[in-house]
Parts: sequence; C-alpha cells; structure tokens
Amino acid sequence: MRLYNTLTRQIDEIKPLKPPQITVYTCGPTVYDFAHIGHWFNYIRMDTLIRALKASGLQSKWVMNITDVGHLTSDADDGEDKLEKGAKREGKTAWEVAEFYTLDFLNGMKQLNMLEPDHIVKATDHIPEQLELIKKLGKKGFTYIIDDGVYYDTNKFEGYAAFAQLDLEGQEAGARVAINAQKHNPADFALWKFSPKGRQRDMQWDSPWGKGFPGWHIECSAMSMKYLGETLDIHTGGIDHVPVHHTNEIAQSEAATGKRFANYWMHGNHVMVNDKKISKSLGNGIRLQEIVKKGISPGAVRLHVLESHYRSQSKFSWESLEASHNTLKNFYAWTDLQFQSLSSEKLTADYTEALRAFKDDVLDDLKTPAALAIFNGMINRVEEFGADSAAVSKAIPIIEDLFGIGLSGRQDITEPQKNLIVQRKKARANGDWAKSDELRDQLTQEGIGLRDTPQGAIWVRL
RNA sequence: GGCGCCUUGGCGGAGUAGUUACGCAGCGGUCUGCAAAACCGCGUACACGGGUGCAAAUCCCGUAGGUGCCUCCA
Repeated sequence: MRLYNTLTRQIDEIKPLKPPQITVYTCGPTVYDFAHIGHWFNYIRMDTLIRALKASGLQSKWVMNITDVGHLTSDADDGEDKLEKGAKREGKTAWEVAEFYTLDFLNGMKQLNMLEPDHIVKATDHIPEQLELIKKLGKKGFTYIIDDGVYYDTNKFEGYAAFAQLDLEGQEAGARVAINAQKHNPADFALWKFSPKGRQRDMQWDSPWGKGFPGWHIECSAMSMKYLGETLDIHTGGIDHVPVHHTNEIAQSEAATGKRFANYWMHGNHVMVNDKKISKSLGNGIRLQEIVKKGISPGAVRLHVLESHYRSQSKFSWESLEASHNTLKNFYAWTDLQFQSLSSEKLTADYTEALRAFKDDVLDDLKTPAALAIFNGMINRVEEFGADSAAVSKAIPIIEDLFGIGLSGRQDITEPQKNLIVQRKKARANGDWAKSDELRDQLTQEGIGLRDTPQGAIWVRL
C-alpha cells in the first residue's frame, strides 16, 4: 500500500507501527449544519482508504471524531462557536443542534455504504481527556493565559510552520491584522476558551482555569491519543486542515508527548461546484437528500467520487453525476451476469490479471480512475468471453470490497420471468415473431430488458 | 499584498517525452425477424507564445484565464 504523505510530500510505502494492525484517525464533521457534497466526497475517499488498507491485508482500527463543540467561526479565536450559532439560528440548544446533525451525518454514511469506523467519538464526551492534555502542556511551559482563554504558544514549538510549509512572516505582511493584542503570536491558538462574562453558554464545563469550553484543535489530539496511542499511523482530513488544524494538532500533541504524532497524513482535495468552491454564501452546497430525490443512487455518488483522484481538485456537476449514474447501470448489467451462464465456445472468462491490476491501482495512492478503466476493460470483454457466471461471481467481491458501489447483493430474476425467456426462445425457434415480441414486451414491463447474443438471450435490468 | 496550484475532445477524467486511456453523451455503420443498454468505427483533444530535445500534452521561460490558502471551510 502506497500513499501520498503530506508530511514527507511524497508517495510513501505504508508501514504500520504494529502490523498487521493499522491505526487511522479521520477528522470528522462539525455538526452545526447539513453535510454537503463536498463533505461526502471527502469521507468517501477516507472510506476508500480504509477499504484499500483492508484489501492490502492490514487490520484497520479507524476512529472518526464528531466536533460538537468549540469550532469557532473564525480560527483567530474571536468568532462564535458554530454550535451556539446554529442553536441561535434554529431556536434550539447547542446540544439539540449537535444531536440532530450528528444523526443526519451518520445516516448519510450508511446511505453511502461507508464502512463503520471502530469508534465515532464526540468532543463533548472527552472533556476530561482534553483538560488533562492542556494541563500537561501547561506543565511543559507551552501555554499562557490571557483574558479570554488558555493559549498555546507556537513560538515554543520548534518547526511549527514546517508541516504546512507556512510562511508565517509573509502571511503577517499580508492583509492580516492582529485580532487579539494579548496573543504572543498571531499563530497562537486557544486550548481552552472562557465562557463570556455574564452570559450562559449551552455547552460549558469547569476547568482549573475557569468555566469554559475546549478549543477546536485539542479534541482531535486528545481523542486520537486515547483510542490510538501517542503515535498513530495515518491521520486524514480535508486539505484545508493542513495549515491550521493539523498544524496545531501536531504542535500540541508532539509538545505533550515528545513523540511523533502521526506517521502519515492524507488529505483530500476540495470539490468545485460549477468551478467554484462550495461555500455558504454561494449556496452551492448540495445535500445528499437532493441527489437521492432526483432518483440518483448513492452508489452513483460514490462512483462519481472514484472517477477522479483524491488529490486533484475535482468538479461536481449534475451532468457528470448523471454520467456516473449511467455508467453504474452498465456495471450492474455486468454484475447480473453472475446469474446467467451461457454456453460459449470461447469458454471461460479469466479476470485474474485484470483484477490484480485493478487492486494494484487502488493500493497505489488510491488511483481509482485507473482502476475504473481496468474494470471497464473487463466489462467490455463479455462478447469475447460470453457470460461466465463463475468468473463474474468471483470478481464481484474483489471490486465491491474496494469500491462499495452496490455490486453485491443483487437479486436474480424470478422463476416466472426465467420461464418467459425460455418460452420466447421457443417462439423464436419456431419463427413466431409476434409471440416472441409479446413476451419481450411483458418482460420490459417488469423492468427486464433482453439482448440476443450468439450465445443466447442476456437479460438486463432497465 | 504573500505563498501555491490548475488549464486535455460536447461533459467528466487519466496520462511527466515516443503506443487508441477510460466513461457518459453525439454521429455513422454492423449484427438482428424486428430490436438492443450488443458489436465496430468517427470526431484530426491536449489554453496561447517562445525555448530545449531526434522526439513534448508531458521539461524550461513568458502570456492569458481560472482557482486554492493566508479569514470559515471537507
């Protein structure tokens, strides 16, 4: 298994700390609003990573977090908490908002046939762990306290900017204005924020420094270490996390433990809708529900995601989603050959080589577009091979385990339907075209189409 | 303003020097009793201008357009 590693800026061979186990932490959603197509692209890619790791023979231990507190509307630590803001918007408490959108997200994961993480962990369930970590950082001299919270002193951490290759001085020379004069350094970030004086927050906890709530970054460090140890194998997230969130996670984690936090960092690039990034102001964040409403299956969404490489800036459009939908129908037609063995002089299909190449591509930095081209090649050889149910049956799980696009679990046609096909064959042999067409029409009405090949009739679901 | 990235046929999307990527859509044809989501073929695809090379979509420089981060973002 090879993967591009943001840490080394090259494609690395994945070597887990304790094979065959491999630990993976994925930065999950902040549950203050519905997930949109961009989120799903990202999580489907992470899901594909886990599938690839399993296919390479490793046993993954996968943790995904749910950010349900502390994610501010500004990384400068002066914005509102997104959950509290969502609560205000909807006339609910922050707790209710978090629960609602968490359920919506988990439901979407199921619809999209994503593997279940071994642990889905919420920030609010791990306040003590976060406090412990902050205390540890305090003892080591990495923190300072100002009016609105406990902060991490990025100057104390050597190589703070290295991971994201940040040019901190260049950034400061830009339009950025120092927001909080008390901060020692513009890059410093809050570990613990105090509740505003005279205002009751929905979510707040006691701490040694005062009542408040955790900063956004500390949760991932605390939960990752709790479930996966001080050093984990692969940490994943959206590409936007590189300069701030993941940079800060590394700073606080490695400062606390003195150890490498994660050996591999995988980042999914963003998706553009109509060549624009997805943003609230443009209102172009398409939801899964809208897609399903148009009669497009979640499997087609998955396929659309797999059609581009995770590190490229992909595009989403209804037109291309429609194309994926059509492609998927062709895949299913091939899959249904598992129920239809037709005698062919040219004997058996041999997908052994193709399947090996398919898997190799996916395990090589998740080159899913290349793997798809190989799969298409397999499908296009039906004429050559005839329909070989055994070969198809054998190939399906290998492809499905990696792609999860719904190739498994399909149903055979019914006995009466099979009988209609047999009767039609007889009618055709007798040259009774009227009867033959009538039977074909009947099957069409039941959603079954027919293709007459030299080996006999092949049915496809319409 | 600082630091990056991208530009491939109608659409999507691979491909880092010499071979048809591939898919969807379109057009033409074949097979067929008629059909077909089946088969075959077609559209002279690589933003533009220079440069290096026997050879460039693929390397270098420039131009144009787009876009990302530095502010929230998956």
